Amino acid sequence: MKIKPQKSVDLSAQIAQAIRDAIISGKLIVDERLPSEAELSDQFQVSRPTVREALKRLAAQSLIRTQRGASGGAFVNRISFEDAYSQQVTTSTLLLSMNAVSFDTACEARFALERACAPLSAQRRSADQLATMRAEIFRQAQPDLTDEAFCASDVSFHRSLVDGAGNPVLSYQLAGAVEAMQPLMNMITFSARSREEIIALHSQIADALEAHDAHKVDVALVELEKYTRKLAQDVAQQHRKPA
Amino acid sequence: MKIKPQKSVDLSAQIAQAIRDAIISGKLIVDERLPSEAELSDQFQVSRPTVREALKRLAAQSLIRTQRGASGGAFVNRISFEDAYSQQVTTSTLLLSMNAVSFDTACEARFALERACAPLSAQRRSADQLATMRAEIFRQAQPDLTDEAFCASDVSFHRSLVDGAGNPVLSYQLAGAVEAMQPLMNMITFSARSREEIIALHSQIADALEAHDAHKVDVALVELEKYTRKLAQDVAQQHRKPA
DNA sequence: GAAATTTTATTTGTCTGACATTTAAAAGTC
DNA sequence: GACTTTTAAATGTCAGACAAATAAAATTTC
Repeated sequence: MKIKPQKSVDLSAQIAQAIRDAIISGKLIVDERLPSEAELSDQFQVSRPTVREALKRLAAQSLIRTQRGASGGAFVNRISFEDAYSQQVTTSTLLLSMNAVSFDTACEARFALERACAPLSAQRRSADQLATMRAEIFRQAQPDLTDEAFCASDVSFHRSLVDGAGNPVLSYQLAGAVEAMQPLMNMITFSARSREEIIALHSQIADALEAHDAHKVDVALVELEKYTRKLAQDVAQQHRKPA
Repeated sequence: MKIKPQKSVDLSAQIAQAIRDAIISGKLIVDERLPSEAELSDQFQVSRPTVREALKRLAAQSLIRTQRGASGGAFVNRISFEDAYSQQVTTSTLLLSMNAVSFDTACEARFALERACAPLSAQRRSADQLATMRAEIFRQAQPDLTDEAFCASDVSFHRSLVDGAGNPVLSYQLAGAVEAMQPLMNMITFSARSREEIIALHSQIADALEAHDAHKVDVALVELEKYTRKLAQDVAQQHRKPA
C-alpha cells in the first residue's frame, strides 16, 4: 500500500482512498487485519487522528469494521446484502427527495424494475413468500389501518414479490427502489375506495403468482402502475384547486 | 438536533447518526450550514476530534461537504446522481466479489433489469444515444482491441441503452448492476468468433431501437443473455478440463 | 470617493501527547 | 489442571496548540 501525494485534498481522504483501492483490487482480503493506527500513521507519515478520520470514512461505507482491545484493530469487512441494502435505501431516499424527482419518473422506474422480477417470481416464488403476500393483503383490508401502515404493508407486499425471484442481486437492487418510493407514496392519501382498488390488484397479483402465470402478473402490475399514477395526478390536481 | 445516549457504540457514530437523521427527516435542508465543529462539540458535549470523525463519516456518504476559511464549515450536500452512482458501483462491485455471487445469478439480474429498460428506450432513445451505440459497436469490431477494452466498450453500449429510457432513476439503478458485472465479464476471454456473435446481437439491438421496435430489442437481449451464459459455462468447463 | 491593499477573524486541517476502556493472552495461584 | 489476576496492546476520547485557507473588515493609496 503506497502513498499518493496530491495537494489540495484532505490527507484523510487520500489515505482512505488508498486503503479503499487496496480492498477493491484485492490486495487486502476479507477479514484481513489492517496495521494498527500507530503503524498506519508511521507508514503514511501522518498523525493518528488523521488516520482515524480515514478509517471512519471507510467504516461509514461498511468497508471495514473495528474491534477494541488486544488483537483488535480494523478488519476488512465482508459487505453483506443487508449492509448494501440499507446504504442503498438511504442514498436512494435522499436522491429522490433532494433532486425533485417527479412522482411519475420514480413510479415508472419502480414498476419497470418490478416487472422485470415478475416473470422470475412467477416461476420460483415459494409457498412462504406467497403466504406473506396474502397476509399483507389481509392487513391492508383492515379499515382502521393508518395511511402510513398501509404504505408499509404495501412495501412488504412488493418486497415479497421481488424476493420471490430468488435472486439476491435483484432483491438488493430493487429493495432500494421500492423503499425509497415510500415517502413519496405516503404523500398520496388513500380513500377507502382507492384501497379497495389496490387490494384487488394485489390479490390479482397473488393469484397469478400462485398459478405461476407470469403474463397475468405483468398485466396486473401494469394496471397497478396506471392506477397509482392516476391517484397521484388526482392529488396534484386537488392541490391546485383546493376549493 | 438532540443527543441520543447509548452505551457500547462509538460516540462519533452516534453523532453521525443524529446528524444523518436530521438530514433525512428534513430538519436540515440542502446547502444549509451545520454549526462549526467547535459549536457541535459544545452541543454534543464531546471533543472536536470526535465531532470530526462523525463529520468524516457523513462526508464519505456524500451527505455533507466542507469548506475551509471564514464563513466555511460543513454544508448539507445535494446528492447528485453521479455521487450516488459511483457509490453504488463501488458497493455493488465489492458485494459481488466478496460474496461469491455466481455468474449466472449476476447475469440474470443484470439482463432482467436491462430488459425492463428496453421498451422505454425503444420509445424514447435519442439520435445521439443511438449514435453512441453504433460507435461502440464499430470499436468492438476492431481486431486489435484488448479484452478489457472490449468489455469497457460493452459497458458503454449497454449504458447508452439504459440511458435511452430517459429516466434518471432507472439509469442510476442500472448503472450499478451493469458496471459491477464488468470484473466478472472480464474473466470470460473472448475469441474472435465470440466477439462476432456479440457484435451481431448488439447490431440487432441498435437496429431495433432505431426502428422503435421494443419486441425485437427484447428478443435480442434474451439471445444475448443466453449467449453470455453459454460463454461463461464454456470457460468454466475448460477450467475443469485444462487438457 | 473609489479602488486596491492589508489586516483580522473565523473555520477547517493537522499535530502532539495523554488518559480511559476494552480485550485477549500471559502469568500466577490454588 | 482449572481458575483468577495481571499485563500488554489496541481503539476510543480528550485537551490544547498551530497551520492554512478564506471572506469580511479596515486601511491605505490614488
